[in-house]
Amino acid sequence: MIAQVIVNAPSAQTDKKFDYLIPDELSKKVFVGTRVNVPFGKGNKRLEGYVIGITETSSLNKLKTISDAEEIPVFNESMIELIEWMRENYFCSYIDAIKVIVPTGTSIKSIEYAVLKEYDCRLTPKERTIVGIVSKRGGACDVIDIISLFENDNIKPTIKRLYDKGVFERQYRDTRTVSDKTVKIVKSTVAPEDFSECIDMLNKARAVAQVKVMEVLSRTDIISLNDLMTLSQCGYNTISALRKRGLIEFSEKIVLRTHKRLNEIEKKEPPVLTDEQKKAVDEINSGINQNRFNEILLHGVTGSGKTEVYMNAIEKVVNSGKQAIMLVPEISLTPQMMERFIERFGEKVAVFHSGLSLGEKYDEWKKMRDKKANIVIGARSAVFAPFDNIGIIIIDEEHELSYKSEMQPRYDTKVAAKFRAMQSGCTLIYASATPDIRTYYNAKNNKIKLLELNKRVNKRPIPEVSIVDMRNELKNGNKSIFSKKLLDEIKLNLEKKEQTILFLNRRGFSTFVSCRSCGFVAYCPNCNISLTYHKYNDTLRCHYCGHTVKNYTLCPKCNSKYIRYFGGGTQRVENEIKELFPDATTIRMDVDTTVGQNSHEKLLYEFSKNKTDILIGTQMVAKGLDFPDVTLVGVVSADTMLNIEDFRSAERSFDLLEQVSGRAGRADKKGRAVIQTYSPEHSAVTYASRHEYLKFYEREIDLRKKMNYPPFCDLVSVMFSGTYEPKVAQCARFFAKNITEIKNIDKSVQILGPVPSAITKIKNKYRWRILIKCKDAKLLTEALSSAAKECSMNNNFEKVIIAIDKNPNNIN
DNA sequence: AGCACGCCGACT
DNA sequence: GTCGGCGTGCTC
Repeated sequence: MIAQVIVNAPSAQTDKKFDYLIPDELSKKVFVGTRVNVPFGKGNKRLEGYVIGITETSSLNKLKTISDAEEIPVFNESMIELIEWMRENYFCSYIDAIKVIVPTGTSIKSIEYAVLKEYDCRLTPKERTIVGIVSKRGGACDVIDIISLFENDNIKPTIKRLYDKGVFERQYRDTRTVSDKTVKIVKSTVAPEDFSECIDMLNKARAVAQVKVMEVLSRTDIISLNDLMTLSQCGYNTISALRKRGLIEFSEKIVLRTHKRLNEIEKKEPPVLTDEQKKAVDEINSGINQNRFNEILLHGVTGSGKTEVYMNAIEKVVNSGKQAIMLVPEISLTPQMMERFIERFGEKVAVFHSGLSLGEKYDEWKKMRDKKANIVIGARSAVFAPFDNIGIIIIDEEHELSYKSEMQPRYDTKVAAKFRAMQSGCTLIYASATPDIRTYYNAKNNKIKLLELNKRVNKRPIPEVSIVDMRNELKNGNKSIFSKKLLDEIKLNLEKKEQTILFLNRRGFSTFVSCRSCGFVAYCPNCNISLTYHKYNDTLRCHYCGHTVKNYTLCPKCNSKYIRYFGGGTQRVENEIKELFPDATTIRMDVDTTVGQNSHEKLLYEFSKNKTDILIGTQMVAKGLDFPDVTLVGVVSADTMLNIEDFRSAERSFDLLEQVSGRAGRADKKGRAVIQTYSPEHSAVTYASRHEYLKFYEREIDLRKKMNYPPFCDLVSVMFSGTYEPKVAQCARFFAKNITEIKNIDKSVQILGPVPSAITKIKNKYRWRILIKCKDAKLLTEALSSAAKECSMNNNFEKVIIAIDKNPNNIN
């Protein structure tokens, strides 16, 4: 028998099915979905592969043989359809598609070993050293280890020669370690007071990347290697260079695999449903009973008890022997949220989110595959749960942008969920207090069944929102970032000992720094974007690539000392609050303060436990937790989000304002929200202040129709990026020309661009973009993928990266 | 991506 | 004369 294998070699040219013979001894192990080990290429390097088909014959006559296979397949046959669909629709490779549905860190890797043999030939000095190393290690050595001992010296050819001479024998040893139980931890050895000196030293050594790492480390005492790499945007090499300098040290930390959660959590009796909830549950259940694909939008105001409705539906599904997928945005997947499900369903619940270690993820995944769990609650990737009998998929907070993946494959969780729901013929529920305009439009047009929950359970009062026109503040001589109204309210709350949340959509201290004398603005050298001032360590930082420089005391252009800081970020708000209310306790929550694992939760826990007076933060504070003692929410500036040039900025602003103000006043205390803005007449602001989703929707859908924006069309963004701008532009033009002239696309399709992207350069890569407006993006799939292929085949453009994104989150 | 083959310059 | 540079092209 012959297996069609996708090899794990990330390249456009290897993105196809390779035929391999299944040896007799593996015939009982190799199925569709089995992970295998295959010899590949001239050197027969052993690669990981995935079987996606079994056939009798092959068109080729000389086939290699599968070397090894895992015991249990990692996906079933129905997933093949999903993989093919993702590859086609999201323009990714087979392996990219496979990697999102198979848990990470579970691969079988073959390690190449050089094994010393008896030999009788002359050796060069270099060869002799290598032989020496191997014999010291007992006659067999991991080749990677040998190479790493030689640093910059390229010794691969020498090792190859030793194989050829028969001194070494090449062997492969499989490491089938399923996961790490430990996490590498990095600790700085530099004392806090020596940090700046150390950074100066590295700057002198021109070790820019290393400086970045040390800067991240200066903010935390301990951090995992992975987190450090992502935060500092550096590779392992940089970090290992610092280790060699003796500035940092590594250690291992054991990561707990089992959640402490279970057992400890008592099962609770489900609360009695309100009439409204009961009605929704009945409607959903009748859909479930039909055992066929049906879509429902559950539009429920904040606090209307949507979760209770989900749980009833899930219960119904599970009782009928089927499985349930519950999708939640990463940010609102809080311990409280998980506990509620575990309280109700016990061990049958698998949890899936990015905070888990690889091992934990694998364990949760295995629980699902082995049918020990029939419910999964998780972020984006949980949509690929290894279930084969799905009864319901629920997407909570369906308007959230994080459901769209920003990584290859750029899949949209909602679309993937629909694919799986159709495939398994089950119910799909979208739920939100502020549904995506597109979803609501579909519901209004009877493509999706609409269920409404209009009443808050326990009749909690809806917060009262006041809008402050900041232009008047300025007129009245108030130049502070806080209006009089907001300050009064904060003061009141401090007196009453009630908690306050201040929300601001921007981190850092000020958004850009410029010289008042010559107009110089500090820009990132790698990205075409202004640098943000971070006060606590007096640096200027790029929020796109992490580039950091010491703050200027003198203007680098004209030497004037009149440097000014424009715009406010979370740090500035914190600063001013501390000056205005020196006795108030504050916590700041943004990307800069939520470095290590769980720090996000820890901060929130601290806030609720210690009764901290004021929580200052970005988006993060808008979602998730409920704090009964928060009675005031202040939106410091609503304008940062209103003025983004994106057709969806009003929608996003509305969602955010609605959610932030919804944080105020739960339980028995009535909440207040204060929204500060320079555009108080903006529809998102006015409708959000009155909590009028429907009116906002009607206005917005009208606008979309007039402007021909989604949901009345599909948008496709094609982004071209590369280090040499003329080539990038040329490639973009070639692509545009190719799809308009060569591919016979519909006349109604509008091609906008190519133009340089709003941020023309990120991480030293120039960016050009084409935006395509069309009735149905599906019809363009073929033309787009072949145009992309033609660009990558053209060796003039080989270094230009093309990213095609259907209905992207950003059109800048 | 690797890794081969292949064709040119600087070394014992 | 050989070692080693990286340009091109293929991998079941």
